[in-house]
Amino acid sequence: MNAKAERKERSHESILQSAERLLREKGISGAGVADVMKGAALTVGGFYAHFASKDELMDETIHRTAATLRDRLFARLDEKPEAERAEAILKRYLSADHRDGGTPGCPMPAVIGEVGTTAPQHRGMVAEQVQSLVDGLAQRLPADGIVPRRLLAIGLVALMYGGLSLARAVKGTDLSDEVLRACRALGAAAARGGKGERS
Amino acid sequence: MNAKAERKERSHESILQSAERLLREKGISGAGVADVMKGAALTVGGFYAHFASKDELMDETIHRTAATLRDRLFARLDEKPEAERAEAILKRYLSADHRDGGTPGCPMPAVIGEVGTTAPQHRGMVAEQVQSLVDGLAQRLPADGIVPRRLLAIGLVALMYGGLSLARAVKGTDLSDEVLRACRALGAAAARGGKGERS
DNA sequence: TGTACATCAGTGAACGCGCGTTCACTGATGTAC
DNA sequence: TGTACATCAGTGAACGCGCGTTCACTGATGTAC
Repeated sequence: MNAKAERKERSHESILQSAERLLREKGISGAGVADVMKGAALTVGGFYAHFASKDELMDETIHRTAATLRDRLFARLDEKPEAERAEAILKRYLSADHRDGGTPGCPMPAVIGEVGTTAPQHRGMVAEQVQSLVDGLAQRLPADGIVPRRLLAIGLVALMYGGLSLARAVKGTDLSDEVLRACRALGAAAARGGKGERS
Repeated sequence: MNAKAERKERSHESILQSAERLLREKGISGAGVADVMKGAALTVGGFYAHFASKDELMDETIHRTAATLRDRLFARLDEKPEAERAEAILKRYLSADHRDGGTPGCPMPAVIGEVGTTAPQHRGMVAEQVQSLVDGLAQRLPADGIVPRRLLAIGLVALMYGGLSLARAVKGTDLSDEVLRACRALGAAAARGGKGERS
């Protein structure tokens, strides 16, 4: 039970990676089981040897992509002075590259709308991952801002999700780049609380 | 050609109202043609006497709900001093009532995710309505803030969409109310640019 | 004013399609002796 | 070491369901004379 199990594990990993990409690009309803399997170079029927249902796959995928995104966002952030961290996070998250799907990115912009409307079964996982991001962010922000650090963290997360969602929704128009810039500026201004210049 | 046309016009209006409610609550994919017609006390087949396709209905519905929302947001706003307007808008938009669907609300939180992923055919209408909200907001904000008023307007819009989307996604958890509060605080802090207190 | 015909909003069943899921089957890998 | 059997990941077709759309039909309203 070696080569066989290894092969299965590799398939499992391929399926998850394919699901991550599709989830980020097309959301929950857009990531069909057959498409996911095709992206893993497999066929539909084999799916249920790996997951009990599409919902289970989606929960696991949300979990993984959210965790990866946190790692990327927080990487080497402690090296920066506290006062600059909010701006650094905003810059990483609200980039044209992230909007365009260039880097392994955040699942939430493609997911929160559906979870609020047609896919409430993923609410628990989404809430958990958002909490985790908020907690990690709050503990890295300065405690002496005008807005309490936890509220600031939550607000920044909402701003990042909203900014990226909106930038993607109007992608291709001039407004799209402006949205990214505007959200970075607004978030930075709030974090800084008027203690600096820059537009 | 009187009673007949009037009756049709009333049906048309019923369909649109039903579509508005469903669109806000369930998004584009969640607002099925049969459901919309049922909500208007009609049956499926009659739909195509009023609209050429579901896409056409959705575009029209996005247009109408967005316009109504603008009117509500901007109502009596000119009576307030410029410096307080951003906070007033945030308070109106980021309310528990709006989150819970109590008032005729904004279609965007339920729509922008889908438009960025599976429903790009509505991108034009969404971009147009967002532009319109941004323009209306920008012209009501003070010109002398730290963040230029147009960027501030765009950022506030993204923050409102993100905040409401997120609050709905995690509805039922403690986080949901916190999200609303945090976004109001963050938006107000950015608009004010540190020229006041309050958390 | 009354009668025959035309129009067309609305009905309800049917169609085609995509999707999640199931299922009989295959064939490579692993185990028993 | 070799042979017979067991396991099970993966295949590909089929199933059931929901959805947007179509279509033959109905019946109330409107028009023509």
